[in-house]
Amino acid sequence: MRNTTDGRLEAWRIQGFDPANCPVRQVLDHVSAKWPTLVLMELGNGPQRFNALFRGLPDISKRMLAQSLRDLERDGLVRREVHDTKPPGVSYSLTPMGQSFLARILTLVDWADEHMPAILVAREAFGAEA
Amino acid sequence: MRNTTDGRLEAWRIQGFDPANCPVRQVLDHVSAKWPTLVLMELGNGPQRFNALFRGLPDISKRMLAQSLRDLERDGLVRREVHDTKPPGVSYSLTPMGQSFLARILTLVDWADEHMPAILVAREAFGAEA
DNA sequence: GAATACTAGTCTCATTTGGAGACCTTTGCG
DNA sequence: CGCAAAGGTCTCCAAATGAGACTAGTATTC
Repeated sequence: MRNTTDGRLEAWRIQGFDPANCPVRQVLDHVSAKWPTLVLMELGNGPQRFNALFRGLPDISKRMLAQSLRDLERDGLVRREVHDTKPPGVSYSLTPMGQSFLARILTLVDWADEHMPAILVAREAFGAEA
Repeated sequence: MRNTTDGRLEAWRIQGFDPANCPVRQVLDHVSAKWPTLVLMELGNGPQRFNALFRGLPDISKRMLAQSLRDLERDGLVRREVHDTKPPGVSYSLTPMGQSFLARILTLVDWADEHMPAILVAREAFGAEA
């Protein structure tokens, strides 16, 4: 029985591969950093300005919002535009690549949604035996 | 033009919804915790014992490995079996739900793999303008 | 028979990361 | 004049993490 990963980690390792420097991990860090994911989802609602995003994400700190946005911009998932209107405004939007990435994330969200009941059951069971 | 999220965050918010306590976020935290993802991938290679996993993940600490495994077990993604063989061994394996979750994660990995070149270009560009 | 090492973890301590909120500069409005 | 809002940055403290020492029981080695 062939497994789901096809020994991917191992394959990488064989190719002489530094896990601490793995580019794929770096990309996945956008997912594994908690906020970037939610920022992308917010931006999925359309372009928004900094403070709008800030208000939209109820429990993020400005610091992390700024950092997440810069990281995402750096990797070409988000575009930052400065409009020099009267109070200079900055708007953020998804690039096509960002949209594509967001789509994948949403499949994960869907999975979580679907399986939530089963997970709650598992937690009950786990708590019970403790 | 309908966007990709369909205002999901907003919809949740409307339903009277505490983001800090969101069950879906809790599930996604398995992804957004960096190690659980890699642990799942390793387990994708088949059931393994604690120390095997530890050796397989080059840069994890025992502490985080133990914690990740417990979290995943708690949510029913991983099964822990104690064999009371001579040196009592513990083996970890994916549950069906774990496999299903891993499959989604792998689509993310594939995405990262595919888009890596574009991302590197974006980084160059970003670095250049700074 | 004693020493070594493997098993699966836990515990402690130092470093890193993140959250909360003050603060900055410029422009607009009352 | 004085406050508000724009987009952030900076500082300080709490929380999460990494490295690695340490545990107990058994098997193997010498």
